[in-house]
Amino acid sequence: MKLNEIVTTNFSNLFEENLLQEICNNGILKYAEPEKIILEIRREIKFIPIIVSGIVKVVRRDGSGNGIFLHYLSDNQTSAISISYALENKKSEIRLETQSNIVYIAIPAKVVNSWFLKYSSWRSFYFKLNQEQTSFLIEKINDIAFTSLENRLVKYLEYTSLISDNITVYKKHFDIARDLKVSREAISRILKKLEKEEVVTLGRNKIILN
Amino acid sequence: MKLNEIVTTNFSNLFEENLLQEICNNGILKYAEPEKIILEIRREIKFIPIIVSGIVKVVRRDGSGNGIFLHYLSDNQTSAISISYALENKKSEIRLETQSNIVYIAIPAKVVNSWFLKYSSWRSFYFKLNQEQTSFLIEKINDIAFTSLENRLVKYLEYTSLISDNITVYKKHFDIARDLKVSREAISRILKKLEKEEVVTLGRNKIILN
DNA sequence: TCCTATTTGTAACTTATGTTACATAATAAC
DNA sequence: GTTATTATGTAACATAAGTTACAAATAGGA
Repeated sequence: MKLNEIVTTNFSNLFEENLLQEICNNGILKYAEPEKIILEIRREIKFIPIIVSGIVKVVRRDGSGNGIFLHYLSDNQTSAISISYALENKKSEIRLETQSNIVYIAIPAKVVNSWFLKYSSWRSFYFKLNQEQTSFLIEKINDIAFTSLENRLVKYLEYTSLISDNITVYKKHFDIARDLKVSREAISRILKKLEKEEVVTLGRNKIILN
Repeated sequence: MKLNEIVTTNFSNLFEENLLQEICNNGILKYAEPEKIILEIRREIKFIPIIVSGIVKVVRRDGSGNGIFLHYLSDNQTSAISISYALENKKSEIRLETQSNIVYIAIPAKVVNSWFLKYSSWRSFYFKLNQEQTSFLIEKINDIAFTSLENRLVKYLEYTSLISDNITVYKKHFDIARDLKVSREAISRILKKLEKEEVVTLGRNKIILN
């Protein structure tokens, strides 16, 4: 599919006519396989990716390779956090990492910045995502500070299942442990407990939610 | 001091003329003592407070009285998080709690929302605060997930000292424990260790940074 | 089919922090 | 000045998660 077809199909009821035109004129249609990094931490934010299809993971990663999963982006979304940083010419403090095969439109950050003045549909789009993603960050703080690892794990599995529209979560214990920033053994321990309680069914590289 | 004097003195080099006028016309000058709540969680955000002087704590608080400190607001700032929520008609997920005597201007949320269209100085002001405060949230997640309680405590003391412009932090162990969402004993233990290492000097209701 | 690498299971032990339970010290109230 | 209240110090023990160290199970490649 061509960029202008995609823009028409996906974004007509989201953006005003002139903005659709600008997306076509300035956007580059891109594809990525799973586990590719499309925006890296500590890098200048040169373009803003608008997701057409697929799932992107938003991750906080520190200097020593530690990372923690923040939230997902999916169809017709973008990272409001990245835009907030781009507007202020700040380097990224998050990583955007593909979770599935994805299609996205890359738009130069400067162009995106100019849209705030010109398009009310863009402002609405951004403000909605910004509020949702701020809410995710606050909820994440809440979860890490207040809730048990077991609860966090269940929530993570349910969220991942929901976003990928599949009751089977195709992940290995190690990857989950990294996303939640705990040890692999802790995840295996709790999953085994959840299996005994018949909350999940375990397989190699997969967890089925009952 | 009258509202229009304060607006002129504090905000002339921040906002354009017409916006200053709107602040005078729509704002209500308010005062609050320490430990007053000026915006509560799960409440509709009817007004946005712009801080004239003093320190406000931004806190995440869950249903069962648990709370965790997010960041401070001080002179000429407001909560970008609250504005983001107000724009979307969402109830507050944070509490704004005065830390000192404060003076602030309360502006109806509807009026603030209308400023995004009209005033570029307002958009700049908001986007800057939004990026900073998003950064605080991400940093908070980082700290809780990756760093030791000792580091978090030292950082908290340094940040509080900086914001209040005083090397003595007037807080009791219990309050610090609540802000960091840990037990009072853990704070006492670590403070004692820091005192032995001559990082701090301890007193009743106060901690002096060496 | 066998071999190898990857993933998962588990146990023993360590560590950080929470919990309970007081003692002591500092301040405020009378 | 005495008493009550609040804040801090500390110890003993509980618990959750980390760490180390393998064993067992599964999948993939030769």
